[in-house]
Amino acid sequence: MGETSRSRETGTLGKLMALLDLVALADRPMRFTDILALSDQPRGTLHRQLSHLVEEDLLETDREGRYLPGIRLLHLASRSWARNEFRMVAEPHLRVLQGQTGETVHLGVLRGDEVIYLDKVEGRQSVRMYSQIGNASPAYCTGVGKAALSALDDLDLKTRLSGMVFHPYTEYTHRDIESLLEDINVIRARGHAFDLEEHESGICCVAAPIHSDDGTLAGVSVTGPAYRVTSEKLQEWAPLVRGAAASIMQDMHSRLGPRR
Amino acid sequence: MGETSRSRETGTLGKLMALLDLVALADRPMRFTDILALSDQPRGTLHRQLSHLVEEDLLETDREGRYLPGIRLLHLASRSWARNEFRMVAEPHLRVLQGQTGETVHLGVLRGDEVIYLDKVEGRQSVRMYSQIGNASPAYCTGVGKAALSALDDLDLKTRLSGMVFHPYTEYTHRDIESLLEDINVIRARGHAFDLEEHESGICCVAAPIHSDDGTLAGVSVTGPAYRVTSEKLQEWAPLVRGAAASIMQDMHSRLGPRR
DNA sequence: AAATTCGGTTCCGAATAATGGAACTTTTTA
DNA sequence: TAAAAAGTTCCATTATTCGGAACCGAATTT
Repeated sequence: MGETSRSRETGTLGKLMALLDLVALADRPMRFTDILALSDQPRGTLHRQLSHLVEEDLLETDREGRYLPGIRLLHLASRSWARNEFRMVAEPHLRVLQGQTGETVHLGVLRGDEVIYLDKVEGRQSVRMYSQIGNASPAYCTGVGKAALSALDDLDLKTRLSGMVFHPYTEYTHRDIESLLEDINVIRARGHAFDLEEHESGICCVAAPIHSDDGTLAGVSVTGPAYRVTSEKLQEWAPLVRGAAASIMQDMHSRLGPRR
Repeated sequence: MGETSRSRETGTLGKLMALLDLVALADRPMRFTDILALSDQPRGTLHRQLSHLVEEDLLETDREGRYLPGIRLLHLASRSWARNEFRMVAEPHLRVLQGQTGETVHLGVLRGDEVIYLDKVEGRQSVRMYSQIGNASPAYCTGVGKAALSALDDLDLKTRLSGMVFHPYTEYTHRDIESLLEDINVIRARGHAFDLEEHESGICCVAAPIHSDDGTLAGVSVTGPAYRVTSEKLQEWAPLVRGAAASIMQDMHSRLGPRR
């Protein structure tokens, strides 16, 4: 008892990071009062906390005094991305998969009930190649997310998704956990997941789970517009996607195992 | 006196962020003892600090207990990058400049004595398009850096660069602040900066300063291999680079000014 | 096999930093 | 010009961090 759901506050840092999330992940600069309304801190406390985040360059203020994400975040992330071992191991396989299918290939890892995209390979390098990298999407309505979830057993799954809100993005989005669990069961049996316009209208994908032996849950997917990426195509690609996932897992294993 | 150089510690957050820098910006996973040697914290303290960073997903541990950057950094950074107003305003101009010159175009902002790259446009999308974004380089030996520095007066400049170590990357790298200041004077008079293999052998560039009216110092540059990007080419491109910088500043101004 | 070192973790009184209510200043609105 | 709202500073109280020392387990040495 006592612990309401999953609200561990890691002391000072936890509070500051929650505040950083609030401001940095918002989609526009926020004024002090906006933040005050959303955080439940007293004025004095909030003011000092924001000052500290600005002092550390995790937030910045524009000339109107509004708060927005600081450049230090970008710096920290770039190194971590560039040297991410999982991403490096997976990359060549993503390229192969892209070549085989001609469509966009994603690599995403599960974090809580969300998927965070670690890499993306597109055929024709379109306008903003990296637009997706680092983005978070709900696990329950994305191919990569459902694939990753399928590697958990029902108990873990329910724990992880407790409190999840099933937002109806499209008419095909899962409405509740029962519906999702049914889907997951099929995915487990079959070895790959489909996303048929569940997150975004007109976008379909096929994905396979990756579970690294350090406990990381992730997935690879091939994604494209529904008019081009038909059910038949997705079926046809499923073995390729599963193959890519298998290769990535094997490379991870042989790369990390021996060094032990 | 008292304040040794510029070592403000923002209480708890400052210490934790210094530690995060140490671990996340390292180029390999670090064991507890490695970190202990580099940070000057007592064992107990360090252990708790690392635990907090891991708890908050700013760091992770691999199966050997070594510490490495966490995925939350990537998530925070992606939103901040995607919504960065300066970058959005600059982007079309970077593309134009890329088209005009055929070489790689960079956008970087000054942070302390370093430049952090905010965007990059390449002609032929080479292997890792985004490899550079978020990376930091010393200001004194990069085109973008020197251009940005040239917008400061000598006093600010000396303050900012006090304590700077002039690492000799190549035989052309500035060795001391006097040499740099001479160069900066020329840059100020001329309106653009050259980097003739000062940071990396075989790489040259021409850059122009950008100063937003919110005090941000930044720069645009066109960069390429010395064998292709000759002095004549750089001379020829200088007006184009200055033009791009001017357009970016104007767009920033007209975008932000009216809203005031 | 026993002893020792090494790498990492836990504990708890003392030291330090964060908290938050209230007073104060500046800016905006009426 | 007054009044309200927004933002900032102060400081006694409270909570958190600090850090030395003890502890644990695994690997290494004797």
